[in-house]
Amino acid sequence: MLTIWLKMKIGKKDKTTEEKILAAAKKIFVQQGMAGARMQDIADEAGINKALLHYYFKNKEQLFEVIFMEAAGRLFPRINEIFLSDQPLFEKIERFCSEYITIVLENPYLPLFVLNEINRDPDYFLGKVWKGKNVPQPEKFLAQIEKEVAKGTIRRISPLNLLMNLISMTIFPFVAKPMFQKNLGLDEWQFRATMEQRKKEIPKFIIDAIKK
Amino acid sequence: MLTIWLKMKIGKKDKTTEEKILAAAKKIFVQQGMAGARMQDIADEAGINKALLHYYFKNKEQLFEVIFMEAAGRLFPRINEIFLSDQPLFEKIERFCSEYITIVLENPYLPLFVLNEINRDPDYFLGKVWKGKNVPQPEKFLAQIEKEVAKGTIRRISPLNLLMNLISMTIFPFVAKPMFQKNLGLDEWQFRATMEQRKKEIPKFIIDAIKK
DNA sequence: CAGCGTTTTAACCAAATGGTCAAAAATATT
DNA sequence: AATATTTTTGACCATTTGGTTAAAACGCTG
Repeated sequence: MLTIWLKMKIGKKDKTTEEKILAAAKKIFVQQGMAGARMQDIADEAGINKALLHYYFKNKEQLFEVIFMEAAGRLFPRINEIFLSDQPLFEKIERFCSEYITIVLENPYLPLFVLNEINRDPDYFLGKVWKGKNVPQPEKFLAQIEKEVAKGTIRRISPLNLLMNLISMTIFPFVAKPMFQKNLGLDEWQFRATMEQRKKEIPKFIIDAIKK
Repeated sequence: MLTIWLKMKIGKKDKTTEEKILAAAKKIFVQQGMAGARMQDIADEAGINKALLHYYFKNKEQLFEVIFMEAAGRLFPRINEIFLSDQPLFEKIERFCSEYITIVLENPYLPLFVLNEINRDPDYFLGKVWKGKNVPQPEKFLAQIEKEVAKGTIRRISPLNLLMNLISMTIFPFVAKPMFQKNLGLDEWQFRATMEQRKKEIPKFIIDAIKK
């Protein structure tokens, strides 16, 4: 018995019930949002009974919170990294674009999902995300930009605007993915390819804009 | 009686019931989304009975569609304009940023609302938006960029990427408004001021990036 | 003011939905 | 093999929710 269990675990042949639930919940919640998601649909997607769902997770809210935090936990710390790290400005920008796009390409619908739920109750959700330490500290990054401006290495630009530009260009195409795809006629593969390009194009664009 | 009615109409002292419903529905739908909105809440917000709501609008879906189309109708045609107009590239970019931000500042939550519902069923909603003519034709704009590149007036850049950058920087701050506000510590007034700035800053940024 | 169409309401209804429970099935322990 | 423990299920419940209905209130016209 032990051997079989180990074999499964190692080979990852089968998901445990809890894993099945989490995968199903993620799919349904991300697609439908908290309000639109139905516990029955999650149960169906996981191939189990609705009662079993409540056996593993007390209620919809608790299940949702697990999914939301997992999603938010992938997106927010990365943004904070660019605030905190010690690299030179241009390197930071390059690293952020490249790493962020890589992550989100694996789950293109996470940003819209997270932003949407945050919009419903900003204080509650952002409170959860940044609970305890780990609060965002943009000061360092903004100061770094000002310093470069003062040094004369880059053009005069409002640090806040530069930060917004960086984040906007990186994330928005995912938020508007269906719109861009439909209106610009991009299939799945072309969209991916475009975003791969942008890992380099965005930093180039920004640096061209601010470098003296 | 006639005089009084005219007075109300002219002075817009009182909203008609239908107007009250539409205003209430917009507020609730934009805040909660189609799935999260409750007909009872809309009725309450409008200060009327739920039955009266159904007297004016057959069902939730129909009411939602009116609100959605009104919202989408404000956002999408503007994007299409930059594709179709005949101005020089830089002017187009400046006009787009300025006009778009002006419009959205009046309804900061519309973009997230629209993008979110589109995400739920892209073909259905985008079909509605671009029904009949009025289909988006980015070709002209993209061709214009390529032409400028060929002429040598701007740097070599993928037209698609430039278009995405323009739209992203203009719209995303609204989509992520609560996040930016909370994480960057901007109050309502500061956010507005920042977006006002960006009407000029974004075009400047783009032109600096691509001008030779 | 009587009569007629329109607007508004309170009371209901049926379906959907989140959640529970006791029993069965599977698994682990002795 | 017998027993205890955990996992899974079908049936059920209470509440919420979109939607209906019949009657009342309103406003106008002859």
